[in-house]
Amino acid sequence: MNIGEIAKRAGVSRSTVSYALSGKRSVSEETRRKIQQVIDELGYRPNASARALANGRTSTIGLVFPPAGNHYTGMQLDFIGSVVEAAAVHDYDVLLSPSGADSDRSFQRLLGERRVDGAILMEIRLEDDRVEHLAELDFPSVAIGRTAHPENGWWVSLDHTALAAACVHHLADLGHRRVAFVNRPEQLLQAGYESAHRGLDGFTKAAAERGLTVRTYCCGDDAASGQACLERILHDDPATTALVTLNEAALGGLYRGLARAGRHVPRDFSVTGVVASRWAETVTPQLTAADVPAEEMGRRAVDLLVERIEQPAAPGRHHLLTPPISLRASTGPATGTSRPGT
Amino acid sequence: MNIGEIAKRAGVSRSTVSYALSGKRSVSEETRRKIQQVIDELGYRPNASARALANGRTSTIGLVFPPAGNHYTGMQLDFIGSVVEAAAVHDYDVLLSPSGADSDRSFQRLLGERRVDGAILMEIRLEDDRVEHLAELDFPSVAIGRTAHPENGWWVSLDHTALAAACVHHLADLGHRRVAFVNRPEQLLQAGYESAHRGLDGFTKAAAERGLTVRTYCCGDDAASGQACLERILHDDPATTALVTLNEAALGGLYRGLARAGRHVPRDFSVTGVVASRWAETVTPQLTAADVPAEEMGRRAVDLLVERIEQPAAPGRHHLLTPPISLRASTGPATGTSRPGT
DNA sequence: TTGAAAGCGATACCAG
DNA sequence: CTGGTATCGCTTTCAA
Repeated sequence: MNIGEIAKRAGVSRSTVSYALSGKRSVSEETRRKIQQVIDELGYRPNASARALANGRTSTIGLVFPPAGNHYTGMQLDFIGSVVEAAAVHDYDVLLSPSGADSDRSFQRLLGERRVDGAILMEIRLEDDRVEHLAELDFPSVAIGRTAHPENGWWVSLDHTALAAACVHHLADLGHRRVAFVNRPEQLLQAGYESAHRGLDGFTKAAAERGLTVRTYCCGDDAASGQACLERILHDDPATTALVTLNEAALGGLYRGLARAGRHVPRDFSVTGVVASRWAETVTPQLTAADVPAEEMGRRAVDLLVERIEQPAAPGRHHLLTPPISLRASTGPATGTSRPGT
Repeated sequence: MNIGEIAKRAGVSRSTVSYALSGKRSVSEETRRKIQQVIDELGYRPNASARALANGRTSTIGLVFPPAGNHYTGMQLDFIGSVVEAAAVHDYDVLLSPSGADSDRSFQRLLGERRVDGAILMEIRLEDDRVEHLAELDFPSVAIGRTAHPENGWWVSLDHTALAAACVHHLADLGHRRVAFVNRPEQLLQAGYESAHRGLDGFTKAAAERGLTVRTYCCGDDAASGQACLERILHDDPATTALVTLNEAALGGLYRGLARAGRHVPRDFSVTGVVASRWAETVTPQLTAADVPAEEMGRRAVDLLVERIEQPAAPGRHHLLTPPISLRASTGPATGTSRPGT
């Protein structure tokens, strides 16, 4: 059922059918109606491959994120969902590519074979060969997250430095003096994940500013690791009264560890961090946290990408977001320690 | 950088380059080397659209799931991840389509425009127009879940009837007599979601068999709804001592409601259900549940689909899975009631 | 307002 | 073992 068939039955040429569909040339009301009628009868839809070949656009964007291996986090889920829906609004489909590095097969296919008009990259590293490669090629792409040198790139990112710092200040204001930091897994930190690095930086600097005693930890992306991590924290310094975490997947485990250790949240121990709101609200007590606005970020990334695809050569644009801390129920004044004068 | 360019530089015809790449015709070692050299130099990769147009295959499969609207559950996340990775093994890319019904734009595009070679459908309804439509068209597809008449279809599904029944028997064996059932949201039940219906059936029948007193509830896919639902349960029948749930996203809220009501799990109240293991392990106490083997299901769905794409006209195949209940820490003997003799 | 025909970049058949 | 060429289905320029 191709365009030729439609043309034949409608008694017009193929080009007329094409134009009737695209509206790029005026078509008399009568023939347009005739064509539409035939199309409806036969349920015709233009073949996407042929169209892509002819006009060089696939109407598809790639969503690139590292293979699960460990497991996806809830935040990633939220991003995927919001990107897909935002793309649908622009009539773009989304092709998933499980690629953590420029060299991944799937990533190479995406670009080399021109399967997509543009790409959104997740889980950005400070030095990210995917981002660099795409920039060199001038291939339309938007990063969720930013590299070490994001100056004139296209991205939407959370200000993890500021967010982690805000968490520290929140705890310091409550009188906490000995605070732990629970980061993403060691392996991701070493790979250079930007959120892990900037978060750690922000935490460390803010803690120094406030004169806090801190310890920092890496923690696997699952509940068991969270629990183990918490045991280590209390073992290393039983006087710890609070923690900040970027590790959403470990949250349940951290809570469990606290419960096991007989520390009541928030009475004896405060917990805060950077987490998507729906997950923050799943735990009890609900987590006081900087809520990751995943839906907004996904939408903005798509909007930027579409803009860039449609007018290449535009200068880089980006959004740096710093959501406020949502006060819920997991933090409270420090107890059992001398409270510095306020 | 197309195949013609490669042919020219290698001093051969385009067809030879094509055959050298596909191996569908023998090519002398010498010319093959020459061609490969040129390809490497220029970093050539065949254009996917052109290839798809010429040979009628896109090397892409569609993954169809309802738009988030509500929110995705962890289980859905796990499916998406496993499908993408399994597809990558077969060198297929995955196109996401947020479509709950046959009439959705994205779904129509997928099929009508021939964007994919096959599709995997999630969140199946007992009467599912997407499944029916695809079956009529003989379009290669595999459902994760099964309709009311799954006889000779292609699918992989959990036996929710048996799973819910197993949960009931587990609780009955522990002496529970008054048990609640927490289902997916009302709106999904009404839409005919098969897991919600079969789960409810299995629960109801098994409970009748064991002579239990039950109440069944629908519950939104989020923590707040879970908490509200639990309050309703205890309000409707304060003597309830256990619940079975299919609603992963509400789990945290159910636990919170229990804690608020002063019911200790598992001492005063038992909780069980059907949940992906990573989420079952996130809550405290860890949930005794029939673990949804999302990774396996995604992989199997992809394997079936690839098989079906590669040899159409094969008879339907399917896998009905009944994972065992993993004993963790959320269920215990009923107390405060007379224990029927064992 | 419409038609004819030349691409787009591969594949694969038909010859040699 | 290799080359020429029709073909896939659509878009778009050129002419009328």
